[in-house]
Amino acid sequence: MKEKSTSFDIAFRAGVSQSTVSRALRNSPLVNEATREKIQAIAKELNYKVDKNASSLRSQHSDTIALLLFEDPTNDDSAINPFFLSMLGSITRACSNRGYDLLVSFQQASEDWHADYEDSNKADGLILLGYGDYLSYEEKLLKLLDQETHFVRWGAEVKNLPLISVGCDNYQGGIEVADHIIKQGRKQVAFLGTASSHAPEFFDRYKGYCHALENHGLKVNADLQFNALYTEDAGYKAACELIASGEQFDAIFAACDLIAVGALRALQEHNITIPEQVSLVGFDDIAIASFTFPSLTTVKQDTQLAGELLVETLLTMIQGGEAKTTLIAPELVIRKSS
Amino acid sequence: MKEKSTSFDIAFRAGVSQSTVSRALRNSPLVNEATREKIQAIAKELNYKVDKNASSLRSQHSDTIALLLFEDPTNDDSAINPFFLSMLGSITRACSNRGYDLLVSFQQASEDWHADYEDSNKADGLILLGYGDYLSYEEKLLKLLDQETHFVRWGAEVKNLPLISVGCDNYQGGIEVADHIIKQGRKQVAFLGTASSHAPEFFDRYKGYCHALENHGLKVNADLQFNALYTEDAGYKAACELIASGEQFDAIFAACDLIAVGALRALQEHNITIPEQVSLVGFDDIAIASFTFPSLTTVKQDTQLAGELLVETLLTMIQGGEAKTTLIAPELVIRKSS
DNA sequence: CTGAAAGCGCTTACAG
DNA sequence: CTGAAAGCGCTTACAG
Repeated sequence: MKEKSTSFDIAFRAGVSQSTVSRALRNSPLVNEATREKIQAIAKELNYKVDKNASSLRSQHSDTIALLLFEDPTNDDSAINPFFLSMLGSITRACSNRGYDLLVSFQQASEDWHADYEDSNKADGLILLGYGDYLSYEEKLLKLLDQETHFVRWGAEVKNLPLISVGCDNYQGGIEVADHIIKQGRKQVAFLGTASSHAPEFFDRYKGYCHALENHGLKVNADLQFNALYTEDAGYKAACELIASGEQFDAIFAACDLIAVGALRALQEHNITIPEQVSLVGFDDIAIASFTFPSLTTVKQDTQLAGELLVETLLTMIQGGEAKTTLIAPELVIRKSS
Repeated sequence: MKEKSTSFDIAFRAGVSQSTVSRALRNSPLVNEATREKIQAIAKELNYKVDKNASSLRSQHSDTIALLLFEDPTNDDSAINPFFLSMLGSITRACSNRGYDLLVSFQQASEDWHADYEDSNKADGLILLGYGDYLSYEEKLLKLLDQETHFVRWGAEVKNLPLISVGCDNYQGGIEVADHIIKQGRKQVAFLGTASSHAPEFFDRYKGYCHALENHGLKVNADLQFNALYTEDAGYKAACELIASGEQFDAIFAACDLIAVGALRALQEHNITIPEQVSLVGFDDIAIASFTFPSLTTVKQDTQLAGELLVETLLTMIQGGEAKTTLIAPELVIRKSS
């Protein structure tokens, strides 16, 4: 490597002290304008860049955020849910708009994803992203809280913990799906997705859906709910179970698009026509949803907005401000599958 | 924030010097085993984490890699090509498997994406990712080279520059597509994609395709090549131009899947049946390709392997080893559109 | 507006 | 195997 220049080299060339160089480079108003321009010109000429390690060490903040993307341990290594990939994109953008760097890390749910990014001063705060069974993480979340780590989560609220989150209004999303399906005259709606606190987002969608069914005077048939977590395979299997169960159904609400895509495959293999015999609705609006045949009716979560809010909320916390949990409005996108 | 503990706190509690703590925490063989265990126990109890800024500053390496994802400036903000999102996923995994952190940054092609991650000591090296017009970046690449920055690129080779890259064998991919199409009896093959050094990956695919056509005694009809860059919209427009041109064609080779998806839409709007009237083949094998109707024949690039190779190559360079450019073998995936 | 000095929290020769 | 000391390259009171 070439010899790296330091602020002392610049100070020497400019004939000023190193402190003045440091000030000039950060555009401190304390520095005479001519001096500042001269110093900045020399810095540019020498290709000088402030050493982030030294500056972070001294100032005790890194202007960096860490994104921890955690996944269900049952997921295989190859595929990340496209929904989170899209969130990752919007978070990256939101950070760079604010001059923050983003450290990305994947965590198996089993690992120490509470990690040490902030403890080790690599990041000023954390974003936690993933569909998740927060029940099993409770201990780790408590530890984060205990250490006064700055962090925001994406997802459903966790009861009894004072966590700051940004999430989709899943309950409302469930209502909109059920309303839509019922408006089309369907009466026997199956739900494919784990409906328990182990999948809190799905559970909220389920509760909203149940609420809407009852509002329309329909009874919720618990036999029409089949567990499935996050993946296309899980959706395929759940739909096969549904078909094998012999229960009558004329509509399916899949807890996420990947589940819907798996269900679609199962239905087609059984020569069940969509939407004629069965309406199918998903959740997330991943890119694939526009391309399935028939295209998938689903609930869009605004990932662009979500990324902005996550970053903004976290920065508020880092700066010592009062942050609060936000819910994003879901948006029903009607396509050909319903 | 709570009082953060330092290696001196641990030294004090353990009754040893701070140097010994530092050694024990990094599992130096110089430290007595009992001492080491005692120190590590105390560190754990105090929730102590080594300060990365201090340690990187002192040791002059950060065990961090920066990923610069750059995009064509014509792209709108909302969508990142799913292919790169998938690469991002595999790179993240490959880094974490090797104990490296990953800093992610999006760059507009117009910006200083040669950036200062390594200059500022935030990262030990760079991965450059993006379809790209390397011609216009040549100056920046030269600067990276000049500064002896450690970096690997994803993509096509750049003539006359000693760059280390990992890329797909796009030329071979083009050959396989053409062979496949011709084997099906098609003779008038259109190419949708910019065929110039401004899109080197596409150009290589085009050249392989031309080579194969000629090998089969077919003449390449330059009127059947329509420019298009990276996006579904561009594919849609190019296909519309092709249809409007009045040229006869019975197959389309789209330079990437997003272009193919756009072309598919255009063909369907014109009631052209696939694959009966026209065969359609893409490139990349993004997730969407399995879900279009009909599903898309395409060329798969192994993103898992690509991520591994990119990271491995870069680490070799960082460690002062001899790294070399690698090509990944493309794999034709035949589906229903051809 | 500028400079001299301290110190952020480590790692690593050096000496024993 | 251990400790005392230097120093990585900055930022920031403090003094002028």
